[in-house]
Amino acid sequence: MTDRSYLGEFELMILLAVLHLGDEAYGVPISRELERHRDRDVSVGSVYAALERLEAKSLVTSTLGDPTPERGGKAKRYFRVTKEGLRQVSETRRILTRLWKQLPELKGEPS
Amino acid sequence: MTDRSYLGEFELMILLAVLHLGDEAYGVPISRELERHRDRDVSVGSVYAALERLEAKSLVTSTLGDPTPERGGKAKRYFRVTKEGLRQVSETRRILTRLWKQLPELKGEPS
DNA sequence: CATTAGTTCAATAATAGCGAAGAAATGGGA
DNA sequence: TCCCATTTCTTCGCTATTATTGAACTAATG
Repeated sequence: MTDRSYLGEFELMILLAVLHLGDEAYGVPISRELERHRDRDVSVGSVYAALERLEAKSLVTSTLGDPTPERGGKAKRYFRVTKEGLRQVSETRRILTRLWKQLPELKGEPS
Repeated sequence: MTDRSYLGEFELMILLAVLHLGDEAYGVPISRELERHRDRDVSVGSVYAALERLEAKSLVTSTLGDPTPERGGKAKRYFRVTKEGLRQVSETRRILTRLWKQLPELKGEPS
């Protein structure tokens, strides 16, 4: 029962980005989405590495799409979050929310 | 400016536990608190390792208390979250909350 | 000096991250 | 028409940082 392994911060954000992007969830936009939220550079390499870990843990699946008729329209690898992936996102959210709730001094913005 | 390094999941939870425990924040209870929230074993070794990383990053400070007059009443090492530590907790919270808000399908409990 | 509560150590696995190389597509000029 | 420069996207190799465990060590008391 090693499946209690918690989502890392980065993996969690990737799952959220994939969920958010829906049908357009492939490497580049996922990476862009992450950059938008954390404000720091996010190299695509690190995104793919995390996606591979997530796929190995069956938290996402990937399917190869068709090439599109445009410059550089190489076939994309699309990702989807699995049921189990969704479960872990929810669980992490539940736990963190619970922990945060206990902290009145964090309710407002810190000065 | 490497200070954008995000809190790992575990480090975040430790900071939250330290905040929560206040004056009683030392190794063993921190470890117990974590075990209560994640439901998995948390070895004290991993807690100390993370606390040391956090101290190296100036997100917590530690001070050695006095021995207490009881069996095994060895002096404890108490931890406190620094201002910067608090800031990072808040920021992580802000980012994750924002990401979660975008996901209506996670609002309710997943079936 | 056995026991208890607490901390440190050593070693390993897993996660995060980066930059460059590789692959597959199109568009344009000779 | 054929290359090939360019574009978009994925894979690879490598390093750094985090997470984790189990066992050893320290300092106190009964």
